[in-house]
Amino acid sequence: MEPVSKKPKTDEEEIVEDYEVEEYVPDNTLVELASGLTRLQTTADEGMKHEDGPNNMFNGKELSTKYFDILKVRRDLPVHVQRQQFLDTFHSTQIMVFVGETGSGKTTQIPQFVLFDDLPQLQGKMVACTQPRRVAAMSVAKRVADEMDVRLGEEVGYSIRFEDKTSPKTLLKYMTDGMLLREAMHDHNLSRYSCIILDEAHERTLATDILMGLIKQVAVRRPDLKIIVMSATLDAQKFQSYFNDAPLLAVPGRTHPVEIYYTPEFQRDYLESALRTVLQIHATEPEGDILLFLTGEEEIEDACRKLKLESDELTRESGCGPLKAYPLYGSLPPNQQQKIFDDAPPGGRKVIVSTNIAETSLTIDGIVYVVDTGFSKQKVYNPRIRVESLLVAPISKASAQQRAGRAGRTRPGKCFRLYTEDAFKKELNEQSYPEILRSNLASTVLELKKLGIDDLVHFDFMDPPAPETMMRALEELNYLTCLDDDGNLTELGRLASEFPLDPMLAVMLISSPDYYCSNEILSLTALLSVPNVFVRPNNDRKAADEAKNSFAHPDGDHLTLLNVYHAYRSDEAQADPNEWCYQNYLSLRSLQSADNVRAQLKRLMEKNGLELMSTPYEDRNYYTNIRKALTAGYFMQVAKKSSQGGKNSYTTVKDNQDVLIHPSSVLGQDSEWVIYNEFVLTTKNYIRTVTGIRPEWLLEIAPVYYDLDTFRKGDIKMSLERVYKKLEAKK
DNA sequence: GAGCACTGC
Repeated sequence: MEPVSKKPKTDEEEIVEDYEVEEYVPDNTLVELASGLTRLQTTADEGMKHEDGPNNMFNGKELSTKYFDILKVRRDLPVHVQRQQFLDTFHSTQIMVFVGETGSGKTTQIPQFVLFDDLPQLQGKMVACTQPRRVAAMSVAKRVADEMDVRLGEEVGYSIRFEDKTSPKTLLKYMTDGMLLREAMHDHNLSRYSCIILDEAHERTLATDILMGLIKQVAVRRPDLKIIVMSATLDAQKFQSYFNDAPLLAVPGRTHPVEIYYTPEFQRDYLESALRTVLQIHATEPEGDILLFLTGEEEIEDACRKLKLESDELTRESGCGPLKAYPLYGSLPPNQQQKIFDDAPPGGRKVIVSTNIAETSLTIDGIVYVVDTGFSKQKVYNPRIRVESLLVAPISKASAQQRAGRAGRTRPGKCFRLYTEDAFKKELNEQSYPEILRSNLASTVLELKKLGIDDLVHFDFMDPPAPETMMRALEELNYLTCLDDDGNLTELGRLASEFPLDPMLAVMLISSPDYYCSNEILSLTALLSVPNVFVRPNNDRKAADEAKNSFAHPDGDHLTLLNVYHAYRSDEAQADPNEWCYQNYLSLRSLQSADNVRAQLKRLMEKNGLELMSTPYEDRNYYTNIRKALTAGYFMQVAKKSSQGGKNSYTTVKDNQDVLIHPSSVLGQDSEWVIYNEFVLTTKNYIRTVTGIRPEWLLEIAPVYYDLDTFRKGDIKMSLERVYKKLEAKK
């Protein structure tokens, strides 16, 4: 392997390198095929004529029969009618907003309309179309490759976190919004693209929001760049005015009407009301499946049990057909998720009891009735105590509309809202709060800095986050020395931004070679970036806990996780990972995804000249070194045992919150000082994934943060003072 | 002695 330079290129060097305009020499055949077309001045008729063949304008090959079959269907889509109108608007402006309802064909057709007009094959450029989710990017790319009669990965490709299915031939690239953001960090002008289409912008993911702010700036620097912001809702005005009154084009969708029913009065117990409604639909409405929206796993499993009992009784008593209930939520194993697509029992129907996952991520055909409780779990961030938590909260009008729409995909349907019409009109927000207003922004701020945005205070966010949230993020990054005191990116910060990780995790990983344990920290970082690896089935808790205890390390949960990973990588486990995970109450899915993440992080470490090494296992410092490296990233998340309260009572350092160690922790011995991976606010204040550390490490590793003058008088300050004195005496 | 809505790099 080639030696890698430790010093990364500066931003300036990278931009210059990527923005150098080379003379592009297009393929002769392709030039001929596009003859007669003037770039960015074509008409719908010209585009259609070239679409009609006989040769494919983008690869020169003869078009297939299958292509023409699909073309017929495409020309029947609602967007097709407005192709000329689209081109007129596209030509008239640099940035446009496009509103296409579900079923309009916007995600598949608009990028193709652009290709026939923008002719990127003659420019050596690409058209990008972003999606919030990986599956969408993949499946749409596949569909469009078929429509264009090209091989997926050639002229049409996709790019997502663990897979880049593109080639030098690629002209149209579907990608996740996060992926485009990553690219922008190395190419601030997005110079590989002639047109960028932000699809599903109304979902307002963190990445979409940052991209919108960035693209608004890039548009000024690159007058040649075309931008289309696509959204599904009628919330388009906000996008228009944000993009300097960009012109708007709206295309109707193709869905079936859905009748909305409200309850006459407020429902005190939405769960009870939901079950009653489902059973009533089953007893009285014509055939068609039901989709019920609830908030979380436990509630859903509980509802499914109750529905089974009650519907069996209904079948016995009144002779209506069977009702089969299927739970649906994200952490459900894939084979069980798949079951929702099973046919309804003969003579009966199925009801799918789901979280928000069925609102956007998963589409189920055959749903005719939707029961909407009006609630979902939502992430909220409290910058004062720096805690993200999940709360059950009322949904927005936009969400309610989206849920109702799920009933009208195959034929006319009905939606039963378990709240009053008055509540809908007066109490629900128009839109859900965008993610950027509900998150810890440490990662985001680091990304923005890396994107070359120095003045964050004046950065033009569509919805600016609370100043306190920004301050917290800047402060955290400063303590991590990712930003200097003037808020500029440091060498460490530049390196940290290369990793798709929270800054604390990134710093821990980057520091790990200093503690001779980068291999182990690499594994641990991956494990901390995936969903919980421990499985604890409700009816099997005792056995699951015993299995977990067999991996336990007395110094805490991080080392326990590492034990799990090492056992999982052993020959014994790899012989039959499925069975091994089942026997040990571990999630194979999580462990496999940790493997993927680990491989990606390893590549990034090698690319950035970070050495991979281990302390020999026999060395008595093997575990100590790992715990020190943990401290290097997590010195801001430390708690000390309280003098009062139970054995699990701790107080967080600096902000003096009373917390309990989460009952899932294996931390055996009484550790006076612990670092924790997360603070969870549920019935009580818990710290979860906890490891014991030595207080002197804190003073050595993070002297600025542990400047005792900044500490409040009390037990913690006194203890640290004693530790300081001891350290001084040793010197 | 508890609980993980959903995405994404």
